[in-house]
Amino acid sequence: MRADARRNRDRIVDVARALFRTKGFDAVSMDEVAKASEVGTGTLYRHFPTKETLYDAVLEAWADKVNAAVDAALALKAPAREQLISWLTEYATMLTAHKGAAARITASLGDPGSPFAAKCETYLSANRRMIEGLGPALRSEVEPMQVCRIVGGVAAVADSSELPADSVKGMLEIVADGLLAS
Amino acid sequence: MRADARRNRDRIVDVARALFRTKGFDAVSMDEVAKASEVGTGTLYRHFPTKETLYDAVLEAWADKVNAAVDAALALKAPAREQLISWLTEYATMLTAHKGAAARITASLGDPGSPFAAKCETYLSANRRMIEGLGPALRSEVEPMQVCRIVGGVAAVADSSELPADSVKGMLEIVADGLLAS
DNA sequence: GAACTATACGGAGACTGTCTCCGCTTTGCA
DNA sequence: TGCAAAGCGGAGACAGTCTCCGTATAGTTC
Repeated sequence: MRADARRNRDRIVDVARALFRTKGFDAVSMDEVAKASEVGTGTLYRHFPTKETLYDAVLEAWADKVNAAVDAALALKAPAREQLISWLTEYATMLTAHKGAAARITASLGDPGSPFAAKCETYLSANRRMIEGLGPALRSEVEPMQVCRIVGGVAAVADSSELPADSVKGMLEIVADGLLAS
Repeated sequence: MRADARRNRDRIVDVARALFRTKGFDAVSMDEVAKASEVGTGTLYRHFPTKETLYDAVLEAWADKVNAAVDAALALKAPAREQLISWLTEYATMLTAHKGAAARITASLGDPGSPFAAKCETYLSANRRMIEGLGPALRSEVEPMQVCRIVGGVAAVADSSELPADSVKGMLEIVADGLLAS
């Protein structure tokens, strides 16, 4: 990639990240990103063929954070229920960091063609590790995909209704209790 | 209302219902509804100022179905868990009857200005009746709004990912177990 | 049944968004 | 320094939602 292209690409991602974080995915137009990045829309679209691929680039660094959250939860000196709630809360928080992200990412679970496929894989394996880590404390037939979807659904609702954290917590406790062996 | 207006309005709702059901909310444009209803877009928009108010009119008859589903679930000669799962399944099924509905309706829970406010109220009171009907079988602090949101979230995910029924059932069982007293 | 007015109709087009096309510019290598 | 190849930018195609306003009609009144 040519140096000017590299510079533009990096600047676009930085600008887009700031815009998405403050205004949410839907409320930011591609024209706006182009203008704020001081490039033409053609340039923007050559780097990122769709708005979603741009979003995917913006979320690049998440994988590390996700894995760190799993480690932190499993390292907690606390009952399985606390560990699980800690992880679910962290997971939901990360999903709702950008307005509009939760629904989009969760909707593309299981779609290998989605631009978020890599993110989904990260979440799936994080949940798989969590399930293995908690072992028999969980009911036997829990699937990583199920956890991704249920928590993704809760996060999407929390996001779209702008629910306060403790309201989300209440819902995640219900989900956690449903996941634990009875 | 003038007779011609009444006729047009009724025809628009019928046509829109058929279109929404087969193609889903997002995939149907207002122009398409106008054309298929054989009215101008101006006429369509005078009857229904936004696409969502049109959708609300299309969903008119749902309240009765929702209440019937609660009655049916409570009348089941079965353990509380079965009754609860029966209701949650029915609820999620109704929400996903039109593609795109679940996310929209669930997102407007708690927003009195939404065109779906009446629908939300119906769902809330249905869940309230269910919670009262099941009584001490449920954990003590369950709120109707929580149930609406969690199940709405699961339904929205199921809808957007076009999940098979048994996959949804697995998730609803987890939710149900989380709602039941342990 | 003719005249009249409130009501309703319809479609052109304003506006906003995503994304494409293509002539011009710049980079980096020989 | 010259010259492809790579990159740039913005006009505009296209698709939505929704508004405006001139025209038509229902239904009432005499």
